[in-house]
Parts: sequence; C-alpha cells; structure tokens
Amino acid sequence: MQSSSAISQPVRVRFAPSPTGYLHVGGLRTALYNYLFAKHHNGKFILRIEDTDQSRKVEGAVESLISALEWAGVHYDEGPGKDGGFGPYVQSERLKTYHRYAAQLVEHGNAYYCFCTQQRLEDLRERQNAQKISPAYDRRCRDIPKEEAARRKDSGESCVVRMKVPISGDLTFEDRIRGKVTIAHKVLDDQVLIKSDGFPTYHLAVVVDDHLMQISHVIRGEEWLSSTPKHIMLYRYFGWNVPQLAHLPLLLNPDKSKLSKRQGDVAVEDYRSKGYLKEALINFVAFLGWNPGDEREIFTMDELIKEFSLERVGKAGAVFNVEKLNWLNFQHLRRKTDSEVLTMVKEELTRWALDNSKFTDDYLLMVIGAMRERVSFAKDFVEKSPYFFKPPEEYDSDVVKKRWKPETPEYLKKLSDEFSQLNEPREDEYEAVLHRTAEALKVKQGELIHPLRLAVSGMGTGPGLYDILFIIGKDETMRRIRTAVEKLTGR
RNA sequence: GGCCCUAUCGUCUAAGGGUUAGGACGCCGCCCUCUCAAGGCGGUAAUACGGGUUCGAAUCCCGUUAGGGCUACCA
Repeated sequence: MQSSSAISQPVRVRFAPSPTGYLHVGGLRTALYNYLFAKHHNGKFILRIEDTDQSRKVEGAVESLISALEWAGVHYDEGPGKDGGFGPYVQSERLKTYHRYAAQLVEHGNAYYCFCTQQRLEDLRERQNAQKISPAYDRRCRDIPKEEAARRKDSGESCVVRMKVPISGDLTFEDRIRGKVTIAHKVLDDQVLIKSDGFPTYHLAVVVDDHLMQISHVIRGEEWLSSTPKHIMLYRYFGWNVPQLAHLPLLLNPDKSKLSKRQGDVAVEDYRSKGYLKEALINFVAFLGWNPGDEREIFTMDELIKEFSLERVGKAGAVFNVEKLNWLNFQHLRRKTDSEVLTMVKEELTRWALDNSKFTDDYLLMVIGAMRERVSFAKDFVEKSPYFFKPPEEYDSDVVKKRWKPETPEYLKKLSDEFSQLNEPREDEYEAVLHRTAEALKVKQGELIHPLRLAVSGMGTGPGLYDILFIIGKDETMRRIRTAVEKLTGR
C-alpha cells in the first residue's frame, strides 16, 4: 500500500496520551521510542492530547504529562504550545474537523447514523452474552434510508455515527514489529465514530489526525493492535495512505500481568520523587523491549538516538524490574561530574533540613569523593553517611557488641591524646599515629580502628577510617571520641 | 466464550538452521581489605510441552499449554 515514494517522506511520529492522570512508565517508554525514532531519522516528535472522553478528563493532567516528559528529556517538537502548522494538538479543539470527515463517510455510504438508545444496546449485549455469542451491534440502523436518517437527525433525535464494516472477507496489514496480521471482517463491529455528545471516538480521531498531521509512523502500545484493522479500513474509505505501523510489547508486573498500580510505582513522577535519575529511567525503559544487539548496557539519550531502530524492538512483554533500575541509577550517578553531584547533595541536605550553609563546597566535595562508590542515589550521601553532617546520635548495637570491649575506652583516650599533638593532620598522619599507638599498646590495629570508626560514625561501615577522620577534622574526631566513651562506658 | 498477539536463566535479553546457548541485574563464593562498597576472578540458572521439516532446530511449520491484549457512545 505504501508506495516507494513514501520512504522519502519525512519522519513524523506522535505520542498521543489521554489526559486521565499522571504519565505512566509504559507511556514514557512509548513516548521515548517515538522520540528516539524521530530523532534518529531527523524527524519530528509530536505530542497530541486525546481528550475525546469527557467523562475521564482529569484536571491538570495535561500539565503533569508535559512536565514528566520534559523532566525525562523527551521533548516534543510540536504539540500544545508549540504549533508546527498542524494544530490544534488537542482533540477537543478539533471537533469540527472530525464532523466534516464523518459526514464525508456518511455521504459516501461508508458510515451511517445510528439511533439506537444506550438502553437497547445494553439489552442487546445482555441477550448476546446469555446466548453465548460475541457481543456486537446488530446493525439495525445500517439500512435506514439516508433521507430518513437525515430527517430524524435534523429533528434532533439523538444519534451516533457508525462505520460500515464489510460483512465478509478479511483484512491483512503489515506491522513493523509483528509482521503480517490478518483479521476477518465478521469479527469487527460497526464501530461508533461520533458519539452522541458530538465527540469523536478514538478510532475516528486518531485516523483523521494522523493523516492531517502527516504522521509517517504510528508507534504505539500493543493494546491497539486489535483495533488497527478498523483504522486501516477508515484510511481506505478516505483514500489515504496508511502510515507505517509498529505495535510495542506491553510492560508487565512481576507476575506478568499488565503493569499496574497496586504492584508498585507506575508513575514517572513516583520514580522522580524517589530520587531516580532521568538518565537511569530512560536507559532502563529503553531496554525494556529493545537492545542494541551487542553487550553495551549504559546508554545516554544521545547514544540511544544514534542506535535506536524498530528492527531491534522485541515482541514479548517485559517485566519492570526495579533491581536493574537501581543498578542503572548507580551507573549513571557515578558518571556524573563532582559538581553535578554537589548540586544534588545540596538539594538533599535542604530536603533533610540540615543546615546547608554550614558545609563548604570543598567539604561536600570531600564527602562526595569518599562516598561515590558506595551510593546509588543522591540521597544516600545523607542517608548512608549522616555522620559527615552531624555527630552520631546512637551507635549500631551489633557493632558495639562486636567491637567495643572493656579496654576500648582506655585505648581511645590514648589515641585521642596522641591526635591532640597533631597539627591539621592529613589521612596518613592519622594512620601513622594509630599505627604507633597500637604498637605501644601491643594490640592489633583493628582493636583501635573498629571502635574508632564506631565512635566517630556510629556505624560499622563506610569509607576508609582515615578519610572520615580527615574530613570531619581533628577537633570533631576528639569530641566524638569523648562522647562515645561517655555513652558507651558502663552501659 | 470469540478474535488477535506472545513464549530463551528468577528478571532484562543475545544467538534470525551448525555456538560448550553469550551478556547484564540479582544471588553465592574467592581475591583485595580497617568495615562497607567499588574493582577483579569464579559459580548458580534458560530454549514451556508434543509432533513434524532437515544430515542438523532455540531458530522454520503444525498442535497443545500458559500468559497478555481486544471484545464500550474508554482510550
């Protein structure tokens, strides 16, 4: 159906969400694939709002959709607020257009007015279910003479527009991901195109808009695969070229059901607020159903644009697995420059209501250097090593049990005395002193290192002890030793 | 129920007739080491099942099973 000239047609793709709430991670992936495909081919990525269902409209949903996309770096070239000559990009603002094309369909005998009440339709469906036959419209209004239908419509009788589906035969189309798909006409319903409230259904609006907006490739979720034949039929009725089609596999819960709330977070905003990097989320979501064909795993947006192709998109649904997302977050976080991390750590300190101004950039940079290899999230700098920002308030009881012995206070006091002799010591000077002290005490270094770590940090894990001491400084070290000895002696 | 789609380690996936079925996450072990990480090395674990086609099948065909989607005046 596509002539060879269609190949040189500029690439124009769209993401067309309904404004019914937040942006779902599945939606993010669909948007991302469209975006990557567009950018890879120097094409345009268009955002279109499909708000044809008045009852599901949610206030503020468009704004939250756009802000999530922008945050993720999936920027649209055309869409609400960015007219590229094909607007408006909100379907509720295009009602007249849909009516015009629906009228054309009726005119040509490819659609008809249907006056059946919703009550009759319900009864019909009930009867069909009882008889165990597939529920479908019985086409009662299909053969009402045009003049009569027009008269009834003009007299104000409530009606919808339905498309005429051929009774027999079948329809085959080519999907870029799934290959040939065939469906028999007889299992297709005479789909409603214009609802009685005057709004179009998805099926009419999507075809009209994709054509008018010169969409070259329709890349969308698999849930649309079974209604695609109806869309193709409409393209044919209108005499339009069908865009290339690509139906993406779905994103799944761990139990393989369709990804949903209840089983974890599904909103992009949830991941954003949990501290995930957009780079990680994008990288992760891109790999749910696509891979570059080699063993590289860490990709930036630009690299994804460079490598992306529909040919390498898989067919099977993919489980959204947070473990791997966490690992990717770690990978992307460690690729950030120190100054980028610095900005993030400052934000975290503010969030934790810790006095930001108390710490110089140089100080924070030292903390970052010490913790970089140990954190997956920016918030970990504060959560995993709070001792860089305030003295320990308590001491890990397991570590106390294991490392704090009756003679420990005496050792630490001795160490503290030795430290007091030092003048702005560096890491290796602390180390040398500890080494000497251990020898003098005739104990192994571990007898000092572990309790000292506990005393200054309250915990048993973290960066090298001497790094910690250097960062918090001599005075603070001695202060913390004193406090620990007081609190942990004679428990 | 009907129609459509899908099926490789627990998870994401590579291998599009010939491989010891590869990589990554996770998990386990070892090395490194003051702890925890990071890093290095190693291990665990898969072609849903049954038939064909073929010298040869994860790969092609058919069936079964399982999962998913659709079946609205929702998208």
